[in-house]
Amino acid sequence: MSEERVTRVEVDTDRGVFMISVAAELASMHPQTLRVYEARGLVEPKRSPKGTRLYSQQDVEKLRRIHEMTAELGLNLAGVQRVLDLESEVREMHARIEELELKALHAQVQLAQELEEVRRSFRAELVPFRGGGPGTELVRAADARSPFRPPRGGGRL
Amino acid sequence: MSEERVTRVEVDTDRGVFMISVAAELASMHPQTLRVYEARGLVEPKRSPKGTRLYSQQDVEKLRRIHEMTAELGLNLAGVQRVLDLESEVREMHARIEELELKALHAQVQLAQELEEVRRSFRAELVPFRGGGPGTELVRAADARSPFRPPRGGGRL
DNA sequence: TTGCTCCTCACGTCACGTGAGGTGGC
DNA sequence: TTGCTCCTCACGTCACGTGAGGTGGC
Repeated sequence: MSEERVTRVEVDTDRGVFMISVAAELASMHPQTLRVYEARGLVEPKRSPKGTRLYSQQDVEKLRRIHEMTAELGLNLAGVQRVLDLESEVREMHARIEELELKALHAQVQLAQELEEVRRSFRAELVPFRGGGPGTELVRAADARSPFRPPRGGGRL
Repeated sequence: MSEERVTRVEVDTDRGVFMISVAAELASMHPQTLRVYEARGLVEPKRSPKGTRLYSQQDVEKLRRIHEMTAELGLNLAGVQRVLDLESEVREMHARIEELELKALHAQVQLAQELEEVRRSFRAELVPFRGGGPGTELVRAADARSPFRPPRGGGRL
């Protein structure tokens, strides 16, 4: 066993795994800043039984997004809050649009198929036929055999 | 002419009509604030030939929205900028969604209509008929009368 | 003990709003 | 002249980040 094994632990992205100092470093922030953000309801880490904050990967991701907005774009926290809300709204609408566009595509294909299907199902039961002159009506083969013509819509014998 | 006439002037909403003091009052802001906003590119009023700022109704509307965000929600100007961008994005997506939903509805109606149309066009040439058991094939009435059965698709007695 | 956590309080910095001060044209 | 416009500069306030200080449990 001289080989080094490099593995990566699989963790649910919403599971609290990073203590505050680690989360802060991952997000390029001061630990105290994270406490302030929590007090303001921006990021709400889980807590260990002892009360220690535990940040998930999602939390860290969010912290990074916040850092980007505050440090690079200069938003204040009220703005960050509003922007996060709006961005999730945009994401939802984007998903909705993609869904609708896909549906439209499917509907188009389905329309073509169903029309084709209806035409085929009629065609399969018919001899080639162009409506027109006299003596071209269709009757049931069974009725043609019987001495009577059905009075209306076909007889039931 | 003792009657008072109350009329309202119709003005394009993007036409510069309010001088800074009026616009400021309409937006519940200090005139100097409007100058600052212009310097930051948030609201860009037209100018008269003499260089006086002229705010349109749209400008005033935007100023009110900004006032709401800054005074009531506490956003700073960087946040206002970003939120305005996102909100117009949301508006566009909303319009797109409505368009797609309307299209989907129309497509559905059209599908039904076209199917109905195809069925009707076939049915017009046929006696009522349900495919099924033996002896229900259709033949031409003319063929039924003739001594010969058609070699294919007809009954063989 | 060290190094982390928790908390609260305090302070420096920066953005923003707005007032002051000086100009010019109806 | 008055009251508006234009501009720039300055200052008070407030939000935010972060440091300090004191506590407690591995």
